[in-house]
Amino acid sequence: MPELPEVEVVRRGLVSWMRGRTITAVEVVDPRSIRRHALGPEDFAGNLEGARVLDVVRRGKFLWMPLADTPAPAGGAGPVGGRSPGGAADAASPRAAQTQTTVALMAHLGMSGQLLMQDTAVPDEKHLKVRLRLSPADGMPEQLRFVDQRIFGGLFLTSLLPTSDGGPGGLAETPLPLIAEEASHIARDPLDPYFSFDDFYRRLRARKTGLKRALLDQGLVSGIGNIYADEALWRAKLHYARPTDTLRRAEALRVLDAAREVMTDALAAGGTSFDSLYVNVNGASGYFDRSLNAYGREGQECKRCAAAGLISTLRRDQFMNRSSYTCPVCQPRPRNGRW
DNA sequence: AACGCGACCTGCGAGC
DNA sequence: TGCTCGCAGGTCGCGT
Repeated sequence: MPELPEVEVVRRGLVSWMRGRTITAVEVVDPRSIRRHALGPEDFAGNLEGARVLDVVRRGKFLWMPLADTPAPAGGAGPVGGRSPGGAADAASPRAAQTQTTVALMAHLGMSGQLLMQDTAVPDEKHLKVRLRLSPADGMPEQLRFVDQRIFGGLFLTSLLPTSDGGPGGLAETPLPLIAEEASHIARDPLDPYFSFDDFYRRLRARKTGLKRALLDQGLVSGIGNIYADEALWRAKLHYARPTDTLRRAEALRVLDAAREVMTDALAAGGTSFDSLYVNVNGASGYFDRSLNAYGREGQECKRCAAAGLISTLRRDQFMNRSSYTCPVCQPRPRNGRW
């Protein structure tokens, strides 16, 4: 169940296997996994077959593959809008399509999605939802499979738009100033070189809300989910309900740096996993769960307090219809706006 | 603008 | 054994 580090692990895995490959056939096993593709499974498959994958791009938890040589690419409409009136603009030079891309295959893993590179001989996974067959390549798996137990994730085709700030749309091997339409409302993440702390802090201060709610708001800063929000708050010794309009610059920097650190550490460990639900692109699990200090540790000692000779046990609160874990000693709850 | 809630889904473990 | 309940890492859209 992926947050930014898990999705980045998947992106890196996909890059080496998918770049330059052509999608030769598409099998939508469960149409619910492409429900965000409004025009349905046939349109989805028809527009993917024959397309070539140029790159794998990530912003926050959204992942997309810009495509070339799509059957009905140009015209600005892309396959999603279904408005393509022929795309005559570049019809005269098919080669141009190799460097120009207006369409991307979008993926969001939701809570339980996986993108697996598999050989044809590997039996179908229990929750296989979509299968892409790929052009043969030396020693490379022949299929990309989307597997998803809970079906909160999905695949769909989308248009690529110019970014609003002119920077790259996301982390990529060959960054382009283009962003997938459905990810254009998503802020840059703390690992993005174009992330601006000053902008983040200004917008954070302008909000009338609690700190964790802000950290989870993908429009303010992306990539942070429930696990890493709790871990970042613990590292920064801040409470989830701390009003954002009282945060000093140093405190905001502390929690942002903490988020960056914890996600960088998780990335190095190959992503967090509690069970086999999350696996990387080759099917191996991450090991970062062993390093969690707050998330899931209700009733256990606070390691930092213990190291200081204090006794404190972490508590779990219901917040935003989910669990939040805090140390009552080193992350005291703010009192009436003050703290 | 902010927030709370339901919807979207399956499956697991705990408790009875 | 089998039932219900609560819980799970995310996002979207609605009503207030």
